[in-house]
Amino acid sequence: MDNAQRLFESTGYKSIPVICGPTASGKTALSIRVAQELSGQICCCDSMQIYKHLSIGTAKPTEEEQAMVPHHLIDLVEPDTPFHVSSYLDVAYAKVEELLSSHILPVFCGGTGQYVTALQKGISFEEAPVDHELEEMYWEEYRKNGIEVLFEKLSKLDPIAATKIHPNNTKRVIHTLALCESLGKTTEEIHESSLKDGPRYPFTLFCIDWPRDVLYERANLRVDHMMEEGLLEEAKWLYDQKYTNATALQAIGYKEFFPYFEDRCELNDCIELLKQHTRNYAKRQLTWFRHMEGINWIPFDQIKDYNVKSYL
RNA sequence: GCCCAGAUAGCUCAGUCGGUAGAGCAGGGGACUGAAAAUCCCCGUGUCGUUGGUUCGAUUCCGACUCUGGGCA
Repeated sequence: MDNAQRLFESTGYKSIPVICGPTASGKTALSIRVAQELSGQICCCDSMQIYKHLSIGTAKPTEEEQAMVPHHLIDLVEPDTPFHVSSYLDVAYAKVEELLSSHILPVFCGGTGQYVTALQKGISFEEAPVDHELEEMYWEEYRKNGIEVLFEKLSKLDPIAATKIHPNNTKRVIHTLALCESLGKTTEEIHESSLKDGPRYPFTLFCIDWPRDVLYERANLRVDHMMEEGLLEEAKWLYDQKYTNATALQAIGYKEFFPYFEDRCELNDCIELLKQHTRNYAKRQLTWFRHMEGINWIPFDQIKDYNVKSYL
């Protein structure tokens, strides 16, 4: 990673800032201010903003915001294109390299903890793809016989993983099983080799901190605002695509309206549910960030004048 | 005004054939290396509407009252 290091040193900074925070905490505004101050450009770190057409519901930076500072790593693929951490890392590193070659500092901004951690730790995923047919086969088996047999199988194949994964977590049991089998390694071996190169770049993490009740209130208000901006039409569009397995269908702000489109639910109830899901999500994000190493917490009343630069 | 049904955790409700009670949701905490805005785990004391009565003992049975639905006038 000498080349990357050299490129990075050309910026004159010691690390790349990553603005994290739960949903509705004000990441976008802060990242724009920081990018402007550092003459940097923003790289989004968000598992849903990478999808085209999903803009209002994913709280993508608006056109005006994007006009203030160039934004990258958003609108990358159609909503039915498979995309995950490793895909993200590929495009993210490519973008960082591109920016650094022009002596521009990337300013990361996003709420997907898994992506942030992958960057921070420098996790590298094996080239060999997961055998999806195998995974599908296990799902078949699960539907027929339940999880027990599969969990047993995992216990034999990867005993350590089996102690860490709860049997009820079907998704993870099956995925780990398929992963270990297609790579011919245990998770421990996979983790070890994934960390051997170390972080590609030094990152400094920031997380915006609000009192919980205020954050929830902000989340509620933002949903109302999204409705005014035309979220319903955006959700209808996604609904009308009739995607069956798209990851984008998991996005909060869309699936909640599907029952309404099918006349099975009042619009207001869908909105309330959406608010609920947004709050639940914010809480989950916070547990992730709270347990990350080296986070610099930005108190809510210091967002406007917090000096990110002095930490870089 | 009369009749009926309710009144139990923040919300929706279950339950106790009389020995002071439990689910879902919310809320809190946590996990997390290839779907992560996903997935999963842990955490449940509340004058059981008020007030009399019966009883060793009532949230549970009986009466009255209050409130909320619904029906009849």
